[in-house]
Amino acid sequence: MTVHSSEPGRAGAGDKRDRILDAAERIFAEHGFFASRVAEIAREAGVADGTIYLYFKNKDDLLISLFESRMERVNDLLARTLAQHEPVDRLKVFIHTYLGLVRDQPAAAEVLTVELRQSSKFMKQYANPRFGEFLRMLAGVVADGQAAGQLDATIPAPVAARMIFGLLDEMALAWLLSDKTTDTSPQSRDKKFDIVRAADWVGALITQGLERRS
Amino acid sequence: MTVHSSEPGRAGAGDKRDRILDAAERIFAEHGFFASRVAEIAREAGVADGTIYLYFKNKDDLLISLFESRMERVNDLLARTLAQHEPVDRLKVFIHTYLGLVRDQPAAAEVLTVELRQSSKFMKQYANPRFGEFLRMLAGVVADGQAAGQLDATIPAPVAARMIFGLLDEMALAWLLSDKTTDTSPQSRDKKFDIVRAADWVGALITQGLERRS
Amino acid sequence: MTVHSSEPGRAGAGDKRDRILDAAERIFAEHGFFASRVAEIAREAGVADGTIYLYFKNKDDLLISLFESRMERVNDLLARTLAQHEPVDRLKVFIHTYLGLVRDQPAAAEVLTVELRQSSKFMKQYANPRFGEFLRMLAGVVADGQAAGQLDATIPAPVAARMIFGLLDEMALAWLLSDKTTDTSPQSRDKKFDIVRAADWVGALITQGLERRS
Amino acid sequence: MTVHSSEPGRAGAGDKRDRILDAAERIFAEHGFFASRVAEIAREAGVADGTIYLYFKNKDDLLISLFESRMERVNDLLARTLAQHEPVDRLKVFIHTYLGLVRDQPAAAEVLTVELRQSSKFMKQYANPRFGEFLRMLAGVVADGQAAGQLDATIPAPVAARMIFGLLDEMALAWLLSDKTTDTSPQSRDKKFDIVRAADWVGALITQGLERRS
DNA sequence: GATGAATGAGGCTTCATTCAT
DNA sequence: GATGAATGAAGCCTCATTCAT
Repeated sequence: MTVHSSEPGRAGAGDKRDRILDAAERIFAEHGFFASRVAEIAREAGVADGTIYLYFKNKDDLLISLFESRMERVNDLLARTLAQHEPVDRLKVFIHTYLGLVRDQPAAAEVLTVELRQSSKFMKQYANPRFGEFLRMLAGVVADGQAAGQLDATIPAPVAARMIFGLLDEMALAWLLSDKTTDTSPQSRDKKFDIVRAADWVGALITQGLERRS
Repeated sequence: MTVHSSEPGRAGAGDKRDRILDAAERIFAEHGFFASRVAEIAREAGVADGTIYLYFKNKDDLLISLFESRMERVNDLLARTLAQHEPVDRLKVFIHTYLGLVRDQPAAAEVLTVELRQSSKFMKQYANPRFGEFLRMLAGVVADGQAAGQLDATIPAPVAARMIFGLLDEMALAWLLSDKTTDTSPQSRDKKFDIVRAADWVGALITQGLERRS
Repeated sequence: MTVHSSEPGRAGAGDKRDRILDAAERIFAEHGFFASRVAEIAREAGVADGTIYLYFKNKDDLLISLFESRMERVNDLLARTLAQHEPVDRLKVFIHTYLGLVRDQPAAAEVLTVELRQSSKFMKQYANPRFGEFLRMLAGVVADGQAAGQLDATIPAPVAARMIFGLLDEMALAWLLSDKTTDTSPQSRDKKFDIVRAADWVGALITQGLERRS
Repeated sequence: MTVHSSEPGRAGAGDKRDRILDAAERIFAEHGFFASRVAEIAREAGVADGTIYLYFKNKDDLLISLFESRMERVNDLLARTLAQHEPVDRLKVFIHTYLGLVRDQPAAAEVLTVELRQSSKFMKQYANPRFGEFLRMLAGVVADGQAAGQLDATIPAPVAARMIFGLLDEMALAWLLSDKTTDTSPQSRDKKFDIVRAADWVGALITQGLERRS
């Protein structure tokens, strides 16, 4: 806001790119990719329409870059958090961390959860390496548990990772859509269900299943 | 299928509406809703552009109607199939039936899986009652199992249903995207993984969890 | 309503043509020519869309035929009424008769007044002979008065006729637009001004002008 | 007129808006509002189709804006001209000025005269304040004459104003339609009648009426 | 004659992208 | 680098008209 765009220095440039990404995150989250207008993102970012094309090749590239940026954050946080816990706890930690991210950064979650899917259509060519990284990290946690004998090895770890992601993703989506308000203030946090409790349920289902243990 | 389109009578009307829905299913599955052109759907259906608007209010209505039609099919098949099995088997049957549908009707699955999500954006107002029905049916299966003492009751049945759907949905998506070809002939069935085996894994995860049982 | 369309006899045909014209009058008056839909006229007339094309070449022809029909009524009534009065009274009678028609048949007046003008655009080629007849009748009344020495002959009768028509037309338009309700029941006649009194004013202006006579 | 379009500065913006209005005036005058194509206006104005929507909300807004612009010109000229004449002459001056405008700016007159009427249909909601201003100015001239004892006060000034406008409008219309050529060069001015002489006739009718004065 | 489902040309409008300043 | 006015391709949808029944 108070930064003079005419100021010298390279902070301005990275600044502007980030501001555009932040704006895109909010706009995409609110309207979806296709219903979002480049002009609106520009306005939200406080830059001219054309400026966006100085930092991104086109609208698609803006979405892809946003994915990469946010997935990188997610992966970084997960990697750092997992490293601070014992292998035996890592599956639970993964789940809690992921759903905590959803709660704390709903706009980012909306983009990753909702748009990733629709975009998988027009982005089949785009490999989406960060998401692969995410899945490999999760599969790694499972595989480690299997190797340690803690987890059953019947289900291949990559398949289990995929299933767990589906589960997390659906809970995230249900939570995101359960509240119509875009208000993110604390008092409006009382959405229809508590995603933290949901994390425990997710953990319970994944580790023990639904079947009653004698 | 067995209706002769040259038959006299008003079967023609339903016929044409169905042809348009079938065409929309294929086109939406191939390109996604937004990238699909009404004109292309008309061409695929073998009708004039304007004809579509005799049966559907607009492009959005076409998508919504397609959802309702296909979800209705899914719900009908599930309801019929569940009725033919003992309560104790119904969760497994549900899973197998659903993933079997995905395998046999990939275009419908693509629309339901991929587009449902993106559209949840512009269809938040649209209640999507068939999907609610689907979730309630699944929750009913879980609740019955809990009531019978077969399943643990820690997780509320509706939440469990949601998680199971997420799991199924993700497996469906992974399977659908794992094969670039739209070819559905038998020899191209050898996609990257076998969705029937996946059904067993899904069932295993849901019932027993990942944790190793002594 | 109670006429069976399958009844033999030629009354049915003329009947249907008239019903279509009546419907067109109402719809054109309500929405204007361009904003009126052929399908709506058909519905209002209680016939199928295609039926209109059995009686009229196209939408334009429907408007032109409507003009001719209504102008013929107007001309007939004027001719009959004028014949019943002395030449010296005919100018006043003409004015009163015309504005009385406007009051009693507002839908017809709306079409003649409003649509005639806009249509003069796309109907320059269409000679509009009935309107010429109307003007000649009015010019005849003026010319007779001039010949009898009752009226001043400075202004050529055809020009005077045109001016008088403009005056009448504007009063008709002002009256028509002054009441938003389409209600034509007696008690709703109290529009913003009384067109009968206006007729007297019109007569006064035309015969004596605005200038104060000593 | 004298503005160089190649001049730098933001004169370009107003310039372009005016060019679009001028083009719309010509096209609407030639084909009428409904038969006019936005694309043709754009071509006539030498801009892209989309450019029109930078200055006007839609086609309707273009027509309304055109009205306001031209009526403003008319009102301005009338106000300025009336101010330069004695009250006793103002009615005649008004008439001459108005019909002179019609002769000098036939396209504008065509739009105001022909389209105003048809548009009264779809613009009943649009208050059309400039036209009200015009009528009030004319009514003021009449009222002043009445107050000065020059004009008879039997007819309320607003009604008289309306009648006078009807008269002027009809003369304008007759003159405009009397010449099929769109050519406005001096030598094609010899239309079927001379509108300046008509102005005298209009003045005569309005002030003295048709009745012969002894 | 009557029907009304079907047609398909064509218009208004949007919006990603460019480029002169 | 930054701007934002301008572009123009392209899509959704309407609706007058036709024609098989």
